Amino acid sequence: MSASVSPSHLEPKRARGRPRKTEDERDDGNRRQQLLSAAARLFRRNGFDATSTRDIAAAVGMHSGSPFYHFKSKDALLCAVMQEGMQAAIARQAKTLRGVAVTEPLEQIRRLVRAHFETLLGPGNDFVPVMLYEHRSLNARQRAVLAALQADYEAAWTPVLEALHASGHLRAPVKLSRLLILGALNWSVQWFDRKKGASLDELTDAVMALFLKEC
Amino acid sequence: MSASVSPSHLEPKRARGRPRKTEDERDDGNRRQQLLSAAARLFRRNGFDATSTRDIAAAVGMHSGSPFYHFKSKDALLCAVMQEGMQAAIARQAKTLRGVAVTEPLEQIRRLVRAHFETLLGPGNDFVPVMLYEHRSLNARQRAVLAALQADYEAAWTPVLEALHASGHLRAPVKLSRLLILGALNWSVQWFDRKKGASLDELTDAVMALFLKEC
DNA sequence: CCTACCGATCGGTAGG
DNA sequence: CCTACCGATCGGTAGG
Repeated sequence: MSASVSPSHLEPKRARGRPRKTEDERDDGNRRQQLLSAAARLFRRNGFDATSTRDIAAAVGMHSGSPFYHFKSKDALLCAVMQEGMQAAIARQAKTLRGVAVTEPLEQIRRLVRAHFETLLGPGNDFVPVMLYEHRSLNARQRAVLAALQADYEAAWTPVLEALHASGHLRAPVKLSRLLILGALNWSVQWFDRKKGASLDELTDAVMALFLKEC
Repeated sequence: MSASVSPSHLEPKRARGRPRKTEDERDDGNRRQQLLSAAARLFRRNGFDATSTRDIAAAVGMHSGSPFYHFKSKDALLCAVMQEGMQAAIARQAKTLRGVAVTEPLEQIRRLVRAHFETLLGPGNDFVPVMLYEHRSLNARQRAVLAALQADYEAAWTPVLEALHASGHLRAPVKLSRLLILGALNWSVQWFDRKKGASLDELTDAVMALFLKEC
């Protein structure tokens, strides 16, 4: 692996990016991770079809063919982005529920909602939004993989909603409630602006006030 | 305009489509309308980027260059699809509210929700879903046009939600409530299956039960 | 991970 | 609205 001179047209991009190879960092899975992050950001901003593998390569200072050394196809890269997003979301969800008693479904739902907003709207969290809005670009096999992860994620909501339904805090059918509530949250990707408007906490409060009955 | 023989590879498509030119129908704005409908259906099913102008042409029995006789660019066709969708949605909304007293905000919101579902999920109503999910593919000028129509559409919800807030049926802030409720409805495009599950009326009931407090 | 390249597709156009 | 076509871009690959 020689210290090849990088092409001049990539310099400016590199300049405001991270340094490369200057410190003797091992680029083991590092370059792969950089590709994933750049792809997530570009897929979210411009869409999967409107993002070329060349764009992604340039964003991490690679040449056009090099992403295919790490991923066997553009599809596979998209799928990897989504998987990483869902795994992080599932981990965040499990963590936020840890130590909350089943007897406190109101606290559970609040934490689920807050964690979901963090997953969708937190800084640098582009992976799950890509999953939500580029689902169509996967093939059947990839969809099955993601559907399983999504089912895992949503499964955590059902017992909480059932408890809320039993206690009278929720009147609508549980299954439709889950679909409608998650829809309301997912749609926030379209309108939420981190730089103005409500904070994620205020958003969470609004969701609680909107969906749950006092009793 | 001679009776040109149609290329053989298009015959099967034509055979199970509508007849053409057999009856002496004037093709005035008719062909244009066919292009709009076909484009809406294909954009919704496969996405804007994944649909070629050749696909759209073939769907109405035209040749590859012919859509550009009716629309000056693929963008313009997309924009026209969205405009048609929003105009129909605004008209449906105005019609469903006609004759309902302002003193009955519960009946108003029920009708708004039901009409919105019809616009999103009714058979053949592909225009607004395209508007919701292909917004990114418009240029700035086109976005402004659509944003104005969308503002018109959403404006009808605000006084109703304010009345519901005043009467205690709605606890969350009106602006966030509107965003969250419309999000919940818009997301139904992702999961609703006309052939199974709830009907639009049952969906509407669930929305009412989920978002509104009795008092 | 770079170099050099290929085959395919696509939006769009001139000219009728 | 068809015919014939162009320039550009894109995913992907061989070979190092």
